[in-house]
Amino acid sequence: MVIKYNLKKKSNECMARLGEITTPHGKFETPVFMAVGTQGTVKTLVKEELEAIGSEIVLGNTYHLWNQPGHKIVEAAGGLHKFMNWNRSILTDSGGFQVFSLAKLRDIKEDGVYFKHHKSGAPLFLSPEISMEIQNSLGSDIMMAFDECPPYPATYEYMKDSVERTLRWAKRSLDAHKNKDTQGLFGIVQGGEYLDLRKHSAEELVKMDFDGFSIGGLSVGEPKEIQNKVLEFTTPLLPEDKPRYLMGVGSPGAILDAVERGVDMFDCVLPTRIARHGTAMTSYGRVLIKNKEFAADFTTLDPKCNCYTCKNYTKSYLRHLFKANEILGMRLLSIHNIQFLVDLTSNIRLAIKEDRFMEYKEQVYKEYGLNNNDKDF
RNA sequence: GGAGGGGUAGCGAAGUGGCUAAACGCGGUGGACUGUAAAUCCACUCUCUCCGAGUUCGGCAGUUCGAAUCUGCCCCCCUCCA
Repeated sequence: MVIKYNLKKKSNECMARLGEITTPHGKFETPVFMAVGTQGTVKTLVKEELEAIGSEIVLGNTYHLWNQPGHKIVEAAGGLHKFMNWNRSILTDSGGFQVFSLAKLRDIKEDGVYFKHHKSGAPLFLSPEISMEIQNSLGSDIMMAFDECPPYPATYEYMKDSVERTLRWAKRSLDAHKNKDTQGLFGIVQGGEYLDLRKHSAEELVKMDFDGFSIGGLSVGEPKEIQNKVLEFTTPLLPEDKPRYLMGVGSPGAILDAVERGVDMFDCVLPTRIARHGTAMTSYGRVLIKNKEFAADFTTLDPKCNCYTCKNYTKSYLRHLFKANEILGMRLLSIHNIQFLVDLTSNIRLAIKEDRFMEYKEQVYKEYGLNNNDKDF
């Protein structure tokens, strides 16, 4: 296995686990948060900033890099690591999420997915084989099997067909993967809210030779109760000696709930997107920095944070940058928000190590104000 | 002094008899965002006791069933000619 998972400790309070993943580009502890760099860039940040934050692994995206600049260009550049000047680990999503996010622009068939390009309208065809070819060219450390991320809600009948097809695509992905010595491949459990379908999906995937398993099709609009129910049902079906990755999840509450249920890896556009839109995640909840109340607030964004932004700038200045539409505001909040989640997972790991994860979770829930509403879950 | 153009909500700017509390943009205020079609999107932005009602389109006086829109006078701004 190219991707090694070392289970260092199992919580004695819950299903949480402390582990360590080794990829061809490095080693990091789990639970881990991975920032998303869809187009070969974690938007607005340079690698030194990501390194300073402590990001050990970032995402890239098959669909988008395939379209622009083209995977052959990236391959000619020496692979995605060299192309984007990132020497640490990279995980690439397969394009499966675009089956969801670009739903109006595609048609799912057995052989693959027919897209209309989101800008030009040009016809595009993505299949397990093509996704693997692209990801092999990109050279990511962890590749994802090509799947369908189905919507919520979806009927049982729809979900059953989708799960079966995604399982066939998983097999095809595995068969098409050419760089098994240098790149790992994760399978993706689907099934929506239907536990028997989740069980079937997980059991069939586990029979295949994947480096790790992810849980997909969550955070697509379902209530937190369903997300948690699916997670606590699914993780026990996955092998203990391989990493478990909950795709697309990155709000503090959801991360804590998922760690409690045995998840090791997370990725999410939330911290970087809301940063660009003027919202910060802080130890005391979400802060909408554009709000008038911060106009003359010369205190730091989060007194508990040691990120570059919090060490150097005030809320008043950050608000000014956003009101003046200055790009630095987006950068500073992106740095802060990624730091917040990287620190959150770091604190989670320490808490697991010290057998006080549940206590830590309750503390964050309380301070973040998560008990009052579902929004930040 | 003469000729012409213009004064519309915080700003810019449509509208030139009823469907107009008045398009649109900016600004302002609040909100959303979860494997990135996102520096995006949504709501509100004359006043009120906000269901509904009341005052508006430089000012005043008219015409009209009805005026931001037509008429008269006045005030102010811009361009050109003296």
